[in-house]
Amino acid sequence: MKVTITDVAEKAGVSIKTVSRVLNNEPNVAETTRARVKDIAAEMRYSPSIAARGLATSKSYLIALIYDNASPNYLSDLQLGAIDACREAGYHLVVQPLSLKPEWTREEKVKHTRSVLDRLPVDGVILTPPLGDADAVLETLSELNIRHIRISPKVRDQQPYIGMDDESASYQMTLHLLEKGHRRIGFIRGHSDHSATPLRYEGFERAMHEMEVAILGDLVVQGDFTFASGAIAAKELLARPEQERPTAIFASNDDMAAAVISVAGQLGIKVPEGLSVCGFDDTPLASVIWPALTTIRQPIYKMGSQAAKQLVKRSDEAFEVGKILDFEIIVRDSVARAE
Amino acid sequence: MKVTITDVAEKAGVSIKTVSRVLNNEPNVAETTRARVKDIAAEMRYSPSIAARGLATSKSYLIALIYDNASPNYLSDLQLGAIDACREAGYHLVVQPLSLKPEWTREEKVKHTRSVLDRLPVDGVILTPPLGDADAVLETLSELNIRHIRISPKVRDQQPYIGMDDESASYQMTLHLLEKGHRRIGFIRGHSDHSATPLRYEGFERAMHEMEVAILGDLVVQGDFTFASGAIAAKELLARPEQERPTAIFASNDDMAAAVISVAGQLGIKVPEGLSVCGFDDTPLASVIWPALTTIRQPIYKMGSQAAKQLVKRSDEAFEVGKILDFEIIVRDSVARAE
DNA sequence: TTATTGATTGACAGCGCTGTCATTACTAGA
DNA sequence: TCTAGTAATGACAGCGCTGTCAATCAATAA
Repeated sequence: MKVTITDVAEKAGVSIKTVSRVLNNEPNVAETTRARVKDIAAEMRYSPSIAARGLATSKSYLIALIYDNASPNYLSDLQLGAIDACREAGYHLVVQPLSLKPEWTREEKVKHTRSVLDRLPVDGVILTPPLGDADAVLETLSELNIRHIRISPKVRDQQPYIGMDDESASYQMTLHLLEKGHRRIGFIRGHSDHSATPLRYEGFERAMHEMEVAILGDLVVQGDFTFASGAIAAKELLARPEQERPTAIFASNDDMAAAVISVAGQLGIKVPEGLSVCGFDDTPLASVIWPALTTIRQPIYKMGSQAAKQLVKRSDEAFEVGKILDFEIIVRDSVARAE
Repeated sequence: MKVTITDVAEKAGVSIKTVSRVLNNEPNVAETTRARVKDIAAEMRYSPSIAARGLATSKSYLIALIYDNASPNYLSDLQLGAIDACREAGYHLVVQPLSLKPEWTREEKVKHTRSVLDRLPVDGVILTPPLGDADAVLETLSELNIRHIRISPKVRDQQPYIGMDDESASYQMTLHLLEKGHRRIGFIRGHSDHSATPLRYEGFERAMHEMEVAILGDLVVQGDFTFASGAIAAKELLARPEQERPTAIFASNDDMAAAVISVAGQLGIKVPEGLSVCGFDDTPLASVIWPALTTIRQPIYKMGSQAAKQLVKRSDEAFEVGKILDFEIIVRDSVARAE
């Protein structure tokens, strides 16, 4: 039924070992033999059994993408990048949610992580935010000796990650707002569990300081990256006399920025004429709402593919510890010059 | 390093075969033995090698979720359902995009499908819309003898699928609009490649006929399920004198409904006071925009889990051919009584 | 001519599990 | 007590591949 290496070997008149050599691009095969075997294998639509190969090499040829509560838009982009990179290397991607309840003790978190990991026979793991900040997970991974890489903002420790410079992106965006003449700028912070949250705020802060514009304490409010939290924050910022309202709001992600636009609409404030809004992430939502959102594009697909590439590297190759990819400020219609 | 079945067997003082029996819940093991082996296995954190098991049983314990261009929201919900069901059965889910360019010939489609499938060693495949309508894919799957199930609207053929009754959902929603007093109802159709598109229209049609309300030809416009197409359709419907405008628009999915709301806003038409809007799918977007969208909830998670469950069934169990799950009309704020 | 070397190829074990079939232990009935 | 019958257990092959190491071959040097 299924074509095996033996079938190919017989048809090519060589031993299975030689076929194996060809398939794995090993040296010491005559070029003519190599070509012939390749042809025959292709012709027979032979594809090696990963089970057998895995058993022999004690690898699984599986990479896991582990996530906790990530936004579907973010996740699917990341996933796509990872899948493409895996495919190229003959690996497959399995997706695995891992939700760590905040109220759990560290011990419970470790236990749950182990129980998930124990039955996930993978060669490597990609961790999406905010799992990259979860020590319980990182340690379990190290303990079980599973290769892993985080998608994460810049971090200081020595474990590998791939990410972008949130602080600097936030800095640039704030500069953009300041250039447009805004001075009363509101800021909505993200979820406190994400390490991106302080970084995004710090970039804002740095730009404001550098341009010597005061940060008004009551214009900085807490959110948690959800649309709902953004709506609450927006109401707090906008439900006040016009003179006390910000002329621009920088939300720490697109979902919250969309909420700001929605709340402004309900309050009869026109965007961008009466209020400029910008977000962070460039999710599909950003170009879909009206007005289209000025935001920061994260190279999400690329993060996914680079992360997977890193994991499928042969273990003798260097494992890069940190890699920062470029971001891009996407200017759309939600920011106008302040009158 | 890694715990094997032999380790467990030795510690328990039985043969590996007995351990194997316990692990697979096979009969003919003394209860005391079974309990002891289970305890020891748990204690040693033993988890069987799927590679070895796969080699012995010629199964891969992998299920693929194959999609083409699905909306991330839809996909991630489906995926979650499938993952949970797989996990329960000791399977893993691999995700695989498969994009068939519409301009391809049938032959090219088959070829591409085969090339993807050939290197996907899975025991079963879940097909998301619109792949369930792609004959090239279905036939390749049958030819390769790979178990598969479609997530799809009601279909007539004898291959297995799981889905909901789009026609009836659409019928109910139209009734809802009619009950609210709407008579000039606009309809935006979906992408013509999806088999859901005609069904959703037919439900609308049936309700209108039954209530003896005329369908105005120029109030039925074509879309393709994207926000952009929805915006174009909305402009066509709304950029006319007030008397000729519909008082309600039923869009074939949420993205297009969101576009209608956005366009209405730009034209100064208030939703729902001046225009009622409803969608289909209940994506997260629906509850996030303002006004929140009245729409139809598809049991997406459940479809995913049921599909996976069906695939991991032992082959001697009956394979259900078609399964229709319930939908639910979600009434939110975007539909008002017609004046 | 023959020994030497390096390139090419093949034989064979073994990865960790399950399926088959043989063996042993136990139970109940004669 | 013995025997049949059934429940419980184990021995062993083999799934399709790779790693190790031995064998073969061709070309060159002595």
